[in-house]
Amino acid sequence: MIYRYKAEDICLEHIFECGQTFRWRPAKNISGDAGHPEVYEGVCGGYFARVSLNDGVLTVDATGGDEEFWFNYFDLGRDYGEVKRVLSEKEPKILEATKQGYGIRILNQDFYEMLISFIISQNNNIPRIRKCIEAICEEYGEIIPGTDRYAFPKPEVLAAADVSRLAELKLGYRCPYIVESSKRFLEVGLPVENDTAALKKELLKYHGVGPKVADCIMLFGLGRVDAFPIDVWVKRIMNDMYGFELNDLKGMQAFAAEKFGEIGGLAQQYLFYYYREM
DNA sequence: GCGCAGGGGGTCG
DNA sequence: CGACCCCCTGCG
Repeated sequence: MIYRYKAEDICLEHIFECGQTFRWRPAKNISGDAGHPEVYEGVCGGYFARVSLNDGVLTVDATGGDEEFWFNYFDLGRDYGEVKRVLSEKEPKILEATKQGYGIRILNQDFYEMLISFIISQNNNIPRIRKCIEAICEEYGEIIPGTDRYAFPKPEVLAAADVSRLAELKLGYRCPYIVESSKRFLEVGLPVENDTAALKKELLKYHGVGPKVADCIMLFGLGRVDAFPIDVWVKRIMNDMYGFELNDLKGMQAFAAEKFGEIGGLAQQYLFYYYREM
């Protein structure tokens, strides 16, 4: 099915390359406006999709989902112009970052997929994260009919996976985390906590999920835009921009909450993307 | 060319 | 606070 949406403040390259998702890539031999690849192909949960942007119209050609699903996935209900205004008002220094990261949007992704993906991301680099995730999908996910891509594996499958077979996918010490966390997810289901701090505490119970990964799961898998993931890049940013000691996680977290409030996660994405490009 | 640190969107014990 | 699986990079 094909779905079309009128959209502002959207750039596919910035959305798919800012590190929030790992299964999208530019379609070969198709280039769009302003030198940006404006056609991407990827897998979201169990759906394959080809996505393009032309004259402010987002086109999603997908094997599943519906109009509302993709509207929500691309966070089209949020006014990012307003987000940028608010952020720049709170912190003028961020204006440059919002220009550079023009069109970034926080994707509303599947909780379990984010749980496993960001467990894999720990102490790892983006190209290898992508490889690991593709490998686990090919090995444990179902092929999507009419494509050469595989759905993200179901929790039941990974919960029952043999650790030694998982290890063949070069997931390293993360293998037991993946199996244990899948089991736990099957037991406890989606978290229900309303309060962000309580929610984070709950996520930290997953083996292999620490503060940074928990924040990513909340931001990308639970729509909590107040979550502010602090990774090595954000540490450098906070050090560089505000003089925080590199190990002063608490100070940074408190500062972000104070400075960016309810939309800290959006500020984080702009800053992260901005600094990674330099 | 090749071997070896060093480090990567951290977490655990 | 050190170790950790694995991969890639830079340096001698």
